[in-house]
Amino acid sequence: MAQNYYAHEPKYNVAVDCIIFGFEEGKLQVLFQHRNIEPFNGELTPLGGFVQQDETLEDAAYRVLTERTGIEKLFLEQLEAFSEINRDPGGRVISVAFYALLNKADYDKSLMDQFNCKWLNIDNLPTLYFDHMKMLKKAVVRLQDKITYTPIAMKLLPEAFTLGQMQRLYEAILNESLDKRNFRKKVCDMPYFIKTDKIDKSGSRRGAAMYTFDYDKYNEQKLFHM
Amino acid sequence: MAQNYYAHEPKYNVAVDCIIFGFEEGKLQVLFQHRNIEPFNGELTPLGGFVQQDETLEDAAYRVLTERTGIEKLFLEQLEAFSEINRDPGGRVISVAFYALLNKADYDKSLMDQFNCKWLNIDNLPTLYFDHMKMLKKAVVRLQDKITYTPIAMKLLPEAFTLGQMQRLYEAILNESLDKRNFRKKVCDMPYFIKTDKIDKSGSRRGAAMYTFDYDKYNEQKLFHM
DNA sequence: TCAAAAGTGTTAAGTTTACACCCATGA
DNA sequence: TCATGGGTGTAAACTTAACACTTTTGA
Repeated sequence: MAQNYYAHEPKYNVAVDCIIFGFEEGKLQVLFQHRNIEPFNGELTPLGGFVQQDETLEDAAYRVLTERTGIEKLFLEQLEAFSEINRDPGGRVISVAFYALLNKADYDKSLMDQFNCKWLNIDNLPTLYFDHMKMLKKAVVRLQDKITYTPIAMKLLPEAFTLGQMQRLYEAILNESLDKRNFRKKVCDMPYFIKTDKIDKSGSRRGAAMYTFDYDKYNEQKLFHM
Repeated sequence: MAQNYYAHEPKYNVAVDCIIFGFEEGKLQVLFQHRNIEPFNGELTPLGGFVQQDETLEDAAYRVLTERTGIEKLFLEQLEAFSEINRDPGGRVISVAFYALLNKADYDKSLMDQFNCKWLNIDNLPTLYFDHMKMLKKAVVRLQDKITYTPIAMKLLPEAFTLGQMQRLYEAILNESLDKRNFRKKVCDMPYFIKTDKIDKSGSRRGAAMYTFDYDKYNEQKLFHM
């Protein structure tokens, strides 16, 4: 930077906090880690960290996520900046919240211990500190909204999935039960869901057809509605 | 603050930029000011400023708006944080974009000259600097979305308005024409729009009935759909 | 008297919802 | 053979979209 015209203006620590969603055994889950700095050392928090000089906010969020999950390809989106003056008793920090979706099959479990991370079901959360509960609620609402008009929920599933898995995922996120026939009709009416000849026998004796989502075709038209 | 645990982490200038919408003569407008600092001194930018020590982001946005428009009651909502490393050639600044809606009838025109401010029609904008065009586009999309399921557009109108004015406002924001009978049916079917006995003769010889929006009733149920 | 905006209903098309039984299989 | 999840169609209710003429009045 040749010069800085704003040297007299105040400066702040800036952090990112990432609400990371996963899905397993019919439950929507969120990834937490035990904090390793004061204050609240040892308590559970969403994955976060301070933004470094050479990083955008998105870079920082992506770095935090990949270094602690091993996943390089995931959905990551900004939620909102949180700036209450005393939101962090450890010092003034402006934190930008993100949410991310990842397929737990890709998740590197060995990093979990190394970074003291832990998946928790969304319906059974502990006390959260700072404004982390606000961030989490905002993330859930955004996710509930967004899965109805974009296919981001598929990021929480393996590449091939059954319609039953997909319906249980939507039910877990929306926190309501859906009609099986109407659900399948809507899905199959969209040209992006491709039935493969693979059969998943893990969930039932009969076995269920596995589908994939055709992102190329989706990107041409982007007509999605659930 | 008793102590600061994060003293070794990097710090940044943090700013707010406000995309302020107004509506007049059937046109959606945005408020700009001539920048009074380097770089780009004199060029048009959205209203913005640096976040001060005793302020949240929302406080800063609200301060910038009220000091330069004279309006104290307006709709203000966070859009997104922008953090590209070289987004501002004057120094590294992380900027949080907001958008706001105001009724131009309440706007203090004398402040306009004092702060070098200027309303421009959305369909006739000049070159914008930094990432201000991105912010503006984001604001427009958010506004287009949000007026279909909340009554925020009414913040752009005087307290009493005609259905014609309201339709022209929706058309200006959505950038498409709407069917008059369907529009009026939807509006009048909602119990929040109250027909007054005032007649606005300014827009036609015949005169049009003026309506108000009942926010109390809306806050009880919040069922709004356009 | 006419130009200009206000005001007003109906019908067809499309979408959403509700609902119940048979199928295939492994244990 | 039976328990379990997979798979399938239709009709009613509701919502959305398309469409044209009469009214009022000031200039």
